[in-house]
Amino acid sequence: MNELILDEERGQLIEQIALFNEQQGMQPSAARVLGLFLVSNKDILTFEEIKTGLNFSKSAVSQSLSLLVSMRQVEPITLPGDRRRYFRLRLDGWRFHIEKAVEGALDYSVVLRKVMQLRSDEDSTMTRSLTELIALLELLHQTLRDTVKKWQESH
Amino acid sequence: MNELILDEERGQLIEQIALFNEQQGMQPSAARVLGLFLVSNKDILTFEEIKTGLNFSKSAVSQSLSLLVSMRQVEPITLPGDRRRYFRLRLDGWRFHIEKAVEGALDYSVVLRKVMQLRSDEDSTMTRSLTELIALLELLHQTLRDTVKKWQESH
DNA sequence: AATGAAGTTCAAAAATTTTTGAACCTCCTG
DNA sequence: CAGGAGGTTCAAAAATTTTTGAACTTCATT
Repeated sequence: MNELILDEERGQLIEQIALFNEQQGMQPSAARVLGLFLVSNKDILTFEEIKTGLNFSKSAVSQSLSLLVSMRQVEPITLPGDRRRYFRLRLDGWRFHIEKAVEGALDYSVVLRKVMQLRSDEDSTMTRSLTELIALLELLHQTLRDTVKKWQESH
Repeated sequence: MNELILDEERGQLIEQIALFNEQQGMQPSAARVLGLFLVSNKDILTFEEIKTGLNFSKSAVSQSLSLLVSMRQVEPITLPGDRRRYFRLRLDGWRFHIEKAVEGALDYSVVLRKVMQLRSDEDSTMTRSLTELIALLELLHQTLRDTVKKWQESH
């Protein structure tokens, strides 16, 4: 079992990755676990390696992993004859994640449609801007859907 | 000066709009101010109307408005001979907002490239998945750029 | 130049989110 | 079946974020 390498450079990169994912709403410790998976020299990590590598408490590791697994960002692996749980990053989970974000744009356009109905009596600049914004959101949504779909087919 | 209407329906819609924007990282009270602008029957609101309408403290209104103005989501208007400040929603600010989000995708791909370099020695499944993910992020980024640009030209 | 309207600022309070630690569970092994 | 490895759970502590309130600013009016 070779050692987990975590030099200065990797440490900083984990922070950059974490920052990014935190801004997307991920919890700080889960974001760092994700970073560790990305920068580490190993594809598969144990609970213990994550705990030690990031200097987290047992429960922080446990909760972060649960979250990441539920988000389909990490996949748990059990080997027969070994009670420990191993974990692997699922980079394909991103597809799912991106799709959810894409749907989000549509959800907001639905809310904005409700706003439009409420203001339907007026013929203000605002009503016109709203119509445009909804159209843009729907266009972006459709474009992204198409792009992801096409990409998926070609892979 | 006609009254600000805020019935049950509008109240709920504000919450939906706020929820959405909070998930995008906006502060709760600023998200509600944004909602009020959207659902209210008036295009231009005063400080006082926002304070009363949402039942916020002076400072909450002041800080929310500062934030929204700095985000280009709201535009302050000063009328000569009137010390009060009026505010109007800037729906065009969305374009800017969307563009920033689009750039975000690219930023992450840059971080992932660094990860690639660190792992460049290996020829694991992960390295291959990473290459693919980076390509997807860049494709999405480019697609969004093009879509927004085209849309802007046609409006 | 004193008073008041219309805010702004910022330190402290309140609310929320995150992390920890202790207790608990559940297999495996001697 | 006692003991330990390998976790999970959850209430409380810690950290962070958000909101408030009191003090302050600035302009306009009397």
